[in-house]
Amino acid sequence: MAANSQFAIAIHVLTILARSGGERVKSDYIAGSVNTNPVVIRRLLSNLQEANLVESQVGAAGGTSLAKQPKDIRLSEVYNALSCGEVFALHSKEPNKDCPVGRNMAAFLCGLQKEIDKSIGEKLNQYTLRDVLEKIEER
Amino acid sequence: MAANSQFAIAIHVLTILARSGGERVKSDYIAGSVNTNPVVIRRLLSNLQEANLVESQVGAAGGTSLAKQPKDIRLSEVYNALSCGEVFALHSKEPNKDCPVGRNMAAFLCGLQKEIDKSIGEKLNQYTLRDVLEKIEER
DNA sequence: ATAACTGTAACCAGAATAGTTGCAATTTAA
DNA sequence: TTAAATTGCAACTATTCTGGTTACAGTTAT
Repeated sequence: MAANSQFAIAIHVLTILARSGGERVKSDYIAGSVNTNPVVIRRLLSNLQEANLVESQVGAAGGTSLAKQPKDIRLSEVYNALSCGEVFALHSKEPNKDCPVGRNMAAFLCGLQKEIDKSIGEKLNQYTLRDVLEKIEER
Repeated sequence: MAANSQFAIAIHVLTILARSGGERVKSDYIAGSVNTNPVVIRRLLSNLQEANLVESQVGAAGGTSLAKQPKDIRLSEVYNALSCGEVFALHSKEPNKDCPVGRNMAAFLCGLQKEIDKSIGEKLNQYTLRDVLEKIEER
């Protein structure tokens, strides 16, 4: 694997929940549409739950439903609820501190990373789950 | 490892080249500052060369130097020269085509991915290697 | 000629992510 | 009150990615 598909799956899952008409949906069913294992879905759902985007109920007749209206779920919230990695990684080994360039590189890159992350957040903040639903329907 | 640090290392490498005063720099020296193996550096340099950002010369007294002035090297060029991954990955397995959501998900996500990539490109386009040099010096 | 480099291919090692299995805890319903 | 259906979670496996390393061919300066 490698390459984080959490966000992609999360959008997929939330879209399914949004279309259930408020009915609780089982992880098994979701896994069928996403084409993965139910446990993978439940793991993800557990993150979305912490972020108060969905609500689950255990036991027979259990399942998960949205905790808010699609129009009130911003994609930036989804992104932040998950541990999606940064756009680029910093050096894996620390640069050489004896070199003036190496010494100051990390600080600069870290700042740049934050700026980019902010751009992404702003972009994702422009869309809600309702927008996703509309785009999916119109095909 | 995992998590692509190519971009971070590239900026580091280019900064070193920019400070060499036009002199060719050896991969061995660069590797010393970045704190990695010379081959890793040469691999990266090879990508930057394809993008016409640097020029290398083989043989004794060989090495690499910038192909343009720092003010003419935009960080977006650097980013594009490398195969940095996308911000988020699409599903690793294809979604279930029998489900209306699964069927349309990939197209939507792909579009969103492109939009985000564009934001990143625009952000990185605002900076040149000269800006990096200035930020590094002022510490 | 020889030594110093780059360019590259091939392989190894470590880490991250998704996929799986198994089971405890909870809830519904017969 | 027992059985069946579900979530929650821990632990393990499999796959894949990326960087590190080795080895060596080709090139150039001295």
